Amino acid sequence: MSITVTLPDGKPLELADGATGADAAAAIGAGLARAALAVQVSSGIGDGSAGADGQATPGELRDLARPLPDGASIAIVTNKSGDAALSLIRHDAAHVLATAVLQLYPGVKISIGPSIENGFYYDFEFPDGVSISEADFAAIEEHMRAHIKSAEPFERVDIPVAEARERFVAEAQDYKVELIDDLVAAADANHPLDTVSLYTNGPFTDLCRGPHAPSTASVGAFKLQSVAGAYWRGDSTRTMLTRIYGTAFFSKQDLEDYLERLEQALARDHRKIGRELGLFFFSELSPGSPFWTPAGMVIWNGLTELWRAENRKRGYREVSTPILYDAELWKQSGHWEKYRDNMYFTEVEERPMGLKPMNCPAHIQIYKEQRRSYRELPIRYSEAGLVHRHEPSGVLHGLLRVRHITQDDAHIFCTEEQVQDEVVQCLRFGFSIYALFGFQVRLELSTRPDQRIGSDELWDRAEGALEGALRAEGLQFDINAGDGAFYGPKIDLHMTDSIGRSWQLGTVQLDYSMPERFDLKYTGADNAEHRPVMIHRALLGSFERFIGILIEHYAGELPLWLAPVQAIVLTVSDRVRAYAESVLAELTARGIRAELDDRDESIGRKVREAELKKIPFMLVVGGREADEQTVSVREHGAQRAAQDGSGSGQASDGAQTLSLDAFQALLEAAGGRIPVG
RNA sequence: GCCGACGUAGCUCAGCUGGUAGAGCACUUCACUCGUAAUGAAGGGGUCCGGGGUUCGAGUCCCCGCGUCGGCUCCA
Repeated sequence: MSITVTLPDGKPLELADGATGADAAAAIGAGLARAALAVQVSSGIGDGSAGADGQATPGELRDLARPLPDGASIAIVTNKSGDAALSLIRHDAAHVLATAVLQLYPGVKISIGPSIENGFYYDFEFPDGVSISEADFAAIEEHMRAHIKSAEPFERVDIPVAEARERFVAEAQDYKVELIDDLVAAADANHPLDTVSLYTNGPFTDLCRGPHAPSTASVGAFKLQSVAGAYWRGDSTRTMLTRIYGTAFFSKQDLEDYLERLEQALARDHRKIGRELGLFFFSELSPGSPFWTPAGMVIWNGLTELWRAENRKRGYREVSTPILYDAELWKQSGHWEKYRDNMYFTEVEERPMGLKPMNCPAHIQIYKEQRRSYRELPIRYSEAGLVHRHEPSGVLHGLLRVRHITQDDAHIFCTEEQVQDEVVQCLRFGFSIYALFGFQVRLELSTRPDQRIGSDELWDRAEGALEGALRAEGLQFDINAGDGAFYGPKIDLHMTDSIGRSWQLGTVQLDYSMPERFDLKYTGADNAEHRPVMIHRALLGSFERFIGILIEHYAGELPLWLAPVQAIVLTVSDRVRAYAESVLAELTARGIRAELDDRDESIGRKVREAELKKIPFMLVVGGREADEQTVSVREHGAQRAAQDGSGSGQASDGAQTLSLDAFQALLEAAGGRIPVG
């Protein structure tokens, strides 16, 4: 008896019946056999063991020690196999972590420990009175290293469910028992659960679907990174477990490279850059609400100008509305019912009032101020609307998660027939803005949540309209079921920041409910009253968050048109101070944001400080420039210049001598003006 | 909100097992008058997050609160 499998190059390989992945690797070559970690089985008949549902799914990773199904296509996975291989050893590392923790902290309860993007974690419940911190990592890592060094094989056994359950009950591993019970509950007649798989390495046995590398030795280099609380099964009503995060790589070099990248990402952190460049800061006196400095306001105003011009171009009309309202308004809108916990309330002369967390009810007031005809629609109102939301203290994060939020908000009131067109226009509008900054955007369609207002028929129509708009544009999108706003479904526009976190920028939300709640109407061509549809739309999301994202995206080196200071005049000595002042005045008169550094410091120091402040242009003026009425222009990021002393047109490497006219032309060619077209 | 860590000069941080607070940068002044990433010297500057407690004595130990950071939940 023999079986035949197909190798990645299409060649068949004949093996003895019952041959394993390891046998296949050995048949191909001794080197491959040594390097093999697992085997990818692409099709064929399952081996009947638990966990698999009869058929191997395409690309399923399996232990080397398991028999191969006849007729399968296989690929031996080694440390050259990329992400799949990395994720395999990170899962191995999670088991090694649990092994060490169980040894060091008897009585600990284990739960789950998967590999994740960039690493792995394991969640534990430590015995009462025991808590661990990063200070304990050294001891844990030392134990982990010992287990890796002794190359403990990962041994799989498939045992009857009842036997496994008994085992974990005996060990008081409650979470494992719960997992088994849930697996049983999820099984049905078509997919009965007879056995579960356990993996053992050294002293540690875990309920685990696998696969694993042949032994712990495959974990080449690892590091524990942080400890955090995490709810069991992500449910905030259940126990808070202790999660230990770590990462693992095949080589020490890879690990070091990764840690180096993490550090570089930290250098882009908008909170750090914001402080260093003096753009904004936070105070304990108003948590979650940024204070903007004059420099930061240049960025803010630049964006606002762009936003205003682009909105006007697209038929939006700007409005401005109050921030404090009678609580009755929030009852009518549904915010009181669904969103109260996130709102700020106060009393004004015994009258309950609330700060707006959204602008929609305010814009509705403007709509309602007059009778509306179908001829007016669509009506598009925009507002840089200041809203306040009580974000829980634990989620505040610099500018990216604040309580004081200035949305680039807009509401479109239109007929049902106009909805799709309007949504499409909103999306295109968003893409054109993002294109200015080179953002990669991901779209998400969020559908009806549990907590919602409005009938199912309304939701059907609204969800259908949004999906229709996405399909009409041929756009790719993910569906995020149940994540819509309480009044309607939405299309969210997300981007990923420099350290891999995903942030929502814009949102386009469809709303049939508010118009009903507020009894909005328009008179149709038939002279009858009709209900308009509302579209809520933000593209930057909020000015706060967007600026935070921009800072990280550009690592503080903002596009020239947003740079708080575009050029700084640096004096070589105080003998040219008068000339430098005239240069500054002339630059300012030309609408260039310029500053002057005429301190009694060396030119080297002034250049260094201007470089650290990431000022795009440094204009050095000394005796030569004063005589010739020029400036020596050095661009930010220029190579460290060598002395030259030639005194010719090129003052030194990386700098060129220009008239102010020529400098202005250079600056404008480099994008010094707001890109409104 | 939940778990954990952290909170010392404007910034970055040191301060051992409790004995009355320190460095670098920044700031001020003086000298230097300088050519593209740090000139030198001197000086000023601290409710050690806030409030309780233990102690002869608390930046240091304990409790409570606030804030920040990393996660979890949440982000309507």
